[in-house]
Amino acid sequence: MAKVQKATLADVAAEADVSAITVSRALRKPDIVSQALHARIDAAIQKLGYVPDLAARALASGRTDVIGLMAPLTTEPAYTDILRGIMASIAPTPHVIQLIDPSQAGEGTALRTFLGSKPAGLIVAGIDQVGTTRDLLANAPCPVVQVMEIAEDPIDMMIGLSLQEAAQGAAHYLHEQGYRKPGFMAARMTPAANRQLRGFRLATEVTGTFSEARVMASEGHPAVTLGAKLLADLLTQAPELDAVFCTDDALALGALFEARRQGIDVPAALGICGFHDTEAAASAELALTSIRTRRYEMGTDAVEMVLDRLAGAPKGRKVIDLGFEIVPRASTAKPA
Amino acid sequence: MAKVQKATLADVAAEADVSAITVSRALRKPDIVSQALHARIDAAIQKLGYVPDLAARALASGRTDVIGLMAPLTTEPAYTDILRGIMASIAPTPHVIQLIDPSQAGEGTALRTFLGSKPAGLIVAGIDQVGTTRDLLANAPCPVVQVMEIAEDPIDMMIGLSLQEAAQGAAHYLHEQGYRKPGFMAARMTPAANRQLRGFRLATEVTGTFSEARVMASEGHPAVTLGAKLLADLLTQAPELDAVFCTDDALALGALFEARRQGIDVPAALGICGFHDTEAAASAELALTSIRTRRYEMGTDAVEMVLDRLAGAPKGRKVIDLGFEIVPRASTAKPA
DNA sequence: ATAACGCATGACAACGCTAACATAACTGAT
DNA sequence: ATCAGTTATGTTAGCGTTGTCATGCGTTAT
Repeated sequence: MAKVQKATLADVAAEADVSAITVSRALRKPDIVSQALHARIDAAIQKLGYVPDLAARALASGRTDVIGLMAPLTTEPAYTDILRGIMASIAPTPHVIQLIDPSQAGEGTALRTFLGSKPAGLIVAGIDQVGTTRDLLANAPCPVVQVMEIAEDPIDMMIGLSLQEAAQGAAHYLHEQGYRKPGFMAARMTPAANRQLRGFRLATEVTGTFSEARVMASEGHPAVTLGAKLLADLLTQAPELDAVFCTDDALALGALFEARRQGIDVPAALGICGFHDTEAAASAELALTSIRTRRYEMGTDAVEMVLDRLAGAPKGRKVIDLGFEIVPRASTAKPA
Repeated sequence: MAKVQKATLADVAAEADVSAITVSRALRKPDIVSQALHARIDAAIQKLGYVPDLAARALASGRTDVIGLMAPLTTEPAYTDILRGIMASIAPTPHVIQLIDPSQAGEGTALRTFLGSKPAGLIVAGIDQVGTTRDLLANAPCPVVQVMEIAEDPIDMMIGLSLQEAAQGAAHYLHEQGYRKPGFMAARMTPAANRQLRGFRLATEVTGTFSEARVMASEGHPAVTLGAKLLADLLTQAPELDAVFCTDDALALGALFEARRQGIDVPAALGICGFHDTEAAASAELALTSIRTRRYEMGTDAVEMVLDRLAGAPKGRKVIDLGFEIVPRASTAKPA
């Protein structure tokens, strides 16, 4: 156990008295090597503590088992759940996840390097890749899955939901609950937030309850503190506000806290609806209504999609809509 | 842009009319190649869209730029902050992060494979590696940094804090605030939680305020819902409870929600202290006292430690104590 | 002017593995 | 008994890069 990485395929082959390629095959396609040799080879591997050299394998075969994940894991908690699904799905496979910082993606270098390293697949967050990034992804030498949102123009494959439809559903639901002065808050007006706003607007314009003054966004990432600030600003700007749709549960939680601090009666005087249906929001002192998104499944299925493609599945532009679900809780239970 | 990964080092060399090795050097050690050649080479790289083959590089050089991260990212939100630090720190370097599922680590296969792939470094969560995992890490062919906790027996390097001391400090602080029936809650009684309990016990036994009945743990991971349940159980088992130290802010938040649901006056009748000082807990309607841990720095510094070692820094067992800080807020402001 | 030196560049041989083809060993049908 | 048709195993030739050592050249010290 002194020296690491000493034994090579050839050593194992010598030990088991077979050829190197046979050992290679025994490792990768156990069923095409005879029982007897397999046993000898396994013993030799065990004895020598052989571990395959992935670099050599990659160089010789032209591929790797690395799946890239380009997602804002550190700024959007929702992606942690997707990661959980991904990890669960790759656990029984030889695949491995490599992180690509999306905030660096614009420069393209990290992504370019990754794509040049014979990746097995790539999972990217959202649908807002543009310019160089989009070009690189479109020409990626591996399956690419966009997760979270779906749209008409997949780079390759997609799985998630329509944020616009979800926000529209939420706005519709708030109206049903009896709220007539609904507002909208997002951490930042990202393209994704804009699609949610569009859905919100679509629903509220039908009922004539949309007001530009009840739309609020700031800078930064979804966070409880920011949610509190946004609600405060919103109430200053539009005191008539009687409900708010938040693009993320963290914001909703912050809004709830702020409302209570201000002595505003939730849900009677103010309804609050979050997004993503996270555990924390659901078990707040006053449970938050939210839009459930199936993030774990996005993760597991995104990996399946990559693996299927690697296994030779047809290369059609596959788009899976996992939909959403409104989960009504106390924060929008407006009394009649 | 049709075919990907076409150009090779030799192609670039031919284009620039130099030898392959010169191109290789221009890429890796720009300063030892003459100005003139460098320009020619850069132009050729640009023209051919050359991207280095990482597999070939790894095979030839015997190393890679991959740093492994074995941490419970998906179950312990605190590690997300460490990841943020890590990503920030590697951004200007060619290094890359590969995830290793710690829940799979027991089997050793994933870790063994990783260690066999000539890694540049490895960052692992916590100090509770045992058995095969610990052996593998101890013999890892790369720098290893344990993050979050520190102890006397580093595998290689460590950065973080003493959970025991932190919990001791928290318990001491609660006593100072006037609480005399303090309790302790952890999601699960992990070894780490046990060290926190030891610290808590150390502090409370000094003041004669320790009670086994006021210690509560369950199964599962830190979560708001679980915190609520734990507090409820704790109150059933030990109704005299007048303060609680939670091993994670999520639990503390749940405890706060539960206390309020039960009409318990926080902080007058019940003090609550969390751990990690997360954004959500700090901006709860009633701000939670917590123990600040410097997670971002753990990430940035862990990477620095790896890089320093790679750059040839001495191989001493380096242990960095980032300490902790009690952040008093409303949830423990017991009136006199 | 010559030797000795440093610096920039090049030739060559691995690095450990797998694809592709080749061959041997076996099966059953004729 | 012979042959085609399967397997099961072996041989050969790289994959694209870098380490090592060798070479050529301009420079400084003698």
